[in-house]
Amino acid sequence: MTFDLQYSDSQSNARSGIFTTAHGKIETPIFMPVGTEGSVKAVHTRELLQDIHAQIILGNTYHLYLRPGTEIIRKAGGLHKFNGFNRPMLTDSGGFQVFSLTNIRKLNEDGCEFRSHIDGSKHFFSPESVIDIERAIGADIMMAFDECPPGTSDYDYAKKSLQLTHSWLKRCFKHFNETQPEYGYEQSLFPIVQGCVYKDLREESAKFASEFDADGYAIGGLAVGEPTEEMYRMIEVVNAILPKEKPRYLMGVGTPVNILEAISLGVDMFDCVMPTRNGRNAMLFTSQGIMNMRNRKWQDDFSEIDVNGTCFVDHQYSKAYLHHLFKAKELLAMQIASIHNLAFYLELVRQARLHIRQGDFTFWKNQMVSILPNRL
RNA sequence: GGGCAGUUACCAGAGUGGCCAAAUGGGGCAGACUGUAAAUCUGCUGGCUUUCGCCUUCGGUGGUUCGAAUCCAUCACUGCCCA
Repeated sequence: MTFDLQYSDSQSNARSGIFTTAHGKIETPIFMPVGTEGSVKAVHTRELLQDIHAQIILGNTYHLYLRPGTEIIRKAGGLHKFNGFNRPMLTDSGGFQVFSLTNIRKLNEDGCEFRSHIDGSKHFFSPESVIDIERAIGADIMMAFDECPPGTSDYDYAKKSLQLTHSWLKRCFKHFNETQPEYGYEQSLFPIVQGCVYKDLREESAKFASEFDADGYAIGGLAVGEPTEEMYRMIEVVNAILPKEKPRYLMGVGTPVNILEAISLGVDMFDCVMPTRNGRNAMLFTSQGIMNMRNRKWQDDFSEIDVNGTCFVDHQYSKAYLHHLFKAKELLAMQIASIHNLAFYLELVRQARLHIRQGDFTFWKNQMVSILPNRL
């Protein structure tokens, strides 16, 4: 896989390029909708492609391993064939679940023993087994198995955790290099930089990750409880070290403002559950601010959902109608909100690419950040 | 005409002498959500007040009692059964 870096902003570290995978090209900066269980919740593939203009989506190793299980995905011929999304895909390793399912797992040097959140059964993930599963899923981009410590971790824990992540990273690459893709097309493995909010740990981790000749590098362990300013500081620290000519993926981030600021700091790829989860919970991201569609004030507002929206749902439906659908718990509400939010995110990064190419990214970004409410 | 059961906050529905402004659901109002254990979770939901507290409320009226949603009488209404 190749990354063709085409434009750089003169007033910031923002850049724009094209990442080429076996399933097609990805224009960066890009936002990747999250499809944990092999499905972007409430959204059809056709909508992903035609309405949202998704270029790549995520799947999750932990979730797909538990259900439907590796063998079913193998029988299907990989996740692309299974879910019908014939575009680039990326699988998270399950490292985040090691963090979010903290009460049902045990960590040791070898790997992570955990209980299924579905039926309580015991399982074990090692760097090697995770690579095997990601091979079976067949994502274009595989993520290394890491530990994602909470943003509030103290230095000692962060340091210890980082050693574990680095040791696992080495084993991930070793096993990756010793195994072949199962479906005949090339897969990439991205290392994940950790180190919490500690500059020296982040630097150490970025250097360690850079030692591996990877197609791209990820920054993990951010937006997990630490102050936003700390997050930006860590991105800056890490990006100063990561290879310039490879894409950088900021995992799990974030709000529209987070994304714009991180692009400005040189990040190329993003994923976040916010547009879909918050959408399902009635929150819309729009150029006019955030709207909680359950709020009474929308009940008789018959204007279109987002007058500046780029997606057909924005003009097809009124705010009052969407309000009604949410109050009535109609499934269509979640579909409309998810499609809208994802389209908003994808349009945001499309604009970012455009302005990077035009050379006025920083001006545009600052303007957007001042328009968007702080919470965005 | 007779018998029985019932009437509680926006709705349903607990509560049958003080710990009751009154359980629990639902509804309503708001908030949260950052590599998805999330179509989830949290708070509020009689009035006034920052808190303490005060006031009004369990079908109506009148009683009993230190004290009543709770006991008694009576009226009204609802449901079921017998004629």
